Amino acid sequence: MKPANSKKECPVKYTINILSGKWKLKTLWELQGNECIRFNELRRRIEGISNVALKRALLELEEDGIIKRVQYDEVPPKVEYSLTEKGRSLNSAFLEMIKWANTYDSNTYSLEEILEVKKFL
Amino acid sequence: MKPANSKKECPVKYTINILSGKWKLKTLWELQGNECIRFNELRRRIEGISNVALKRALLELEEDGIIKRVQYDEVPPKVEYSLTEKGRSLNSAFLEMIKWANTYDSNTYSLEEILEVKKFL
DNA sequence: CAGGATCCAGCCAGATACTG
DNA sequence: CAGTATCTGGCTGGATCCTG
Repeated sequence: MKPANSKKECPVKYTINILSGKWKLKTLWELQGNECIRFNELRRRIEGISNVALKRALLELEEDGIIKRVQYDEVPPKVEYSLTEKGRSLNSAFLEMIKWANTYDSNTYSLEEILEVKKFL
Repeated sequence: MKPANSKKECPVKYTINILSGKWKLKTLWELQGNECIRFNELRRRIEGISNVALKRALLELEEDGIIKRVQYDEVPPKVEYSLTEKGRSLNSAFLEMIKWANTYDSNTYSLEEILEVKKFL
């Protein structure tokens, strides 16, 4: 899931590498709708994820510059995650992927659902 | 790499699932430029791939309806692989991914390289 | 030529327990 | 609250040998 340092083999790979991984997209998806969000809140929203898995996903996304982590030195600890400009700029790619999926995926999405998604894009 | 049967969690996931895997994109990439291509020819073009790995990639892409496998009953055996309409229609999504990667990837692609790629899209 | 059959290593991801 | 540390099983992907 790490190596976004693809060696010019195929430019699409850079994008795929960053987005591949069990929880990456779900995490990104939750961040799309919100300005910023705290660790446990994110954890609650992503059904079935463990703290370890969430931390791993967030760390990799942060290393790839997709999300931003802001830590407040308070007790109890407080950390907020949000999308970077780079993260937000994935939108046009997302839209194309959604359109493609919507054409071919057997369990398709209703028009309302697509529009619901687009709201955040 | 299999489950393209994402459960409406996130429509982007359907696309990512299909394209994820060590050799999927490279294989797809080779198929983009050619009408159809035989197994060993493909194997020769994709540096470092084994017959097992190639077969796996091709099988999964075929199961997902991205490529078409045509077997001629001859001796010696002859099998040709090509993109389906579904496979070709991934192009617009590819283009967006390339544009995004080109903006942010540190080892960027020259304009000529992008155009070279676009030729096939 | 185009794979099939095995076997095997590594790492990916989950579960659990613990902490500043 | 927001993690870290550790153990573990399973699956992905590779190597090798074999065949219609």
